[in-house]
Amino acid sequence: MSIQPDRRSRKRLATREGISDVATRLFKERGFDRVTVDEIAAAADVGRMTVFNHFPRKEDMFFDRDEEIRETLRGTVRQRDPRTSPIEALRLLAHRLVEEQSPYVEFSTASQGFIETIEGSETLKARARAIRDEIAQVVTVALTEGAGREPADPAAHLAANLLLATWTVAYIQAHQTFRQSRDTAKAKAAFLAMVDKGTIGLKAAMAGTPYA
Amino acid sequence: MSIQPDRRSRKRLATREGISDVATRLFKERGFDRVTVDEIAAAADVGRMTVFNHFPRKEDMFFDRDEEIRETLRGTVRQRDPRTSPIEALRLLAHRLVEEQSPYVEFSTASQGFIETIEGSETLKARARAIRDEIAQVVTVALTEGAGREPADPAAHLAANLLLATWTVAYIQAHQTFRQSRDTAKAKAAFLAMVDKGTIGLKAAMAGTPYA
DNA sequence: TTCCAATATGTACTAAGTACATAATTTGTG
DNA sequence: CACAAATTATGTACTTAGTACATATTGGAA
Repeated sequence: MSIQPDRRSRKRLATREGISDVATRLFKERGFDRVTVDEIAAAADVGRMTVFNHFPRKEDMFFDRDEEIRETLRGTVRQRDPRTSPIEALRLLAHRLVEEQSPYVEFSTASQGFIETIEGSETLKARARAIRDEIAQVVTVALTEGAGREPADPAAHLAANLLLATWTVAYIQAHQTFRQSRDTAKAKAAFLAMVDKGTIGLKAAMAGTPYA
Repeated sequence: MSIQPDRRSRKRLATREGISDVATRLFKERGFDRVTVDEIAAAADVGRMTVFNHFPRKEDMFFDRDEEIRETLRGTVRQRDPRTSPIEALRLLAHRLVEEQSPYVEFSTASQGFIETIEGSETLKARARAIRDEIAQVVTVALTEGAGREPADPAAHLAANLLLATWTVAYIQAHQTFRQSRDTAKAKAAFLAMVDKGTIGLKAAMAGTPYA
């Protein structure tokens, strides 16, 4: 029979990526709210229901990568050097991501399109905020389970949200810097400077907890 | 020509409040997503288009108070004792609101319904997050204009978002505390303790700026 | 082949929100 | 008071996202 036993999943993945690729292109070209699901289906040459089969929400075609981010944050907290605090480990992660040219923090012309597409749509902004909250929840759980505390620990909840607030603002400000200077190095420096500033505050707020 | 009629605006306000009252009641009873705009219009005895005339979004009938909050925060930063830093003034505001039994931070059985209605609906949660971001923007502007800086000052942007993150988590955690203990005093103490903790971090992060 | 299960797609519907037109009401002015 | 102008309420028709459910199609195994 077939040499590849999972042709089925490959086809499904191809369909999925075909849809999200064409949708993302259209969103960047014309703005999220000026593209209908019907148009996406036509452009991707699939039925409308196939689109909703793969992506329950229209926004999901655009944000198709957030599971990776969660995994990275979880792994950073879990697999850190035990002599390093979780908060410090996350600060170092930010520096490593920038150094390694991770696509999440590249601040280039390409990523400008991404940010600007989000900024251009209330729906996408809302989804971005929801994802941010979901990530904060992941970080909360990672912090508490490493410290042998309840997942409802208020300090962890606060720490995770302060962290995400810092990273979000740093990310937006770095893009702002890039937009003005067209200088990736400068934008990266701005990003890391703000992450470090936020981390100072976060450590001060978490003094006396296992997170700082 | 009309200068300022009175009956007219009073009637309009009455229509508006009639809609938002009946809508809020229905949302709390049955959940936001299980009430349609048509039902609200019928229950408030107005036409469907009248509802959308007053409230462009369904969520606006529920969140009908956020302008007050903005004004309070703006005023607190603007009209503070010049010897008090903006961040400290906002911390004191939190304490004053609790002391004065402000409905925003009352942590009673009544306010439980409010929180739980929000938690029960993705749409309401999304709107709550959007309002939080709008308020952060207001605080950013208030901070910068008091310090003679550009409204785009990254430090102010960070400060405002850390502040809102702290208050939001403190608010949620205080409600959690109330839910478990049914003890308003305990919930208020939890709220203020976390606001104070966050403020310590915020001041540390803002060291060297005019905001701390 | 033949059957099963995963996948793609069609049909019909609900409900929010928008555009635009019209009716009803309030109010200033002659 | 009557009437014109503006404001407010409402109706009609439409668009679009999203859901429920049925059907068709396709890959893989026996």
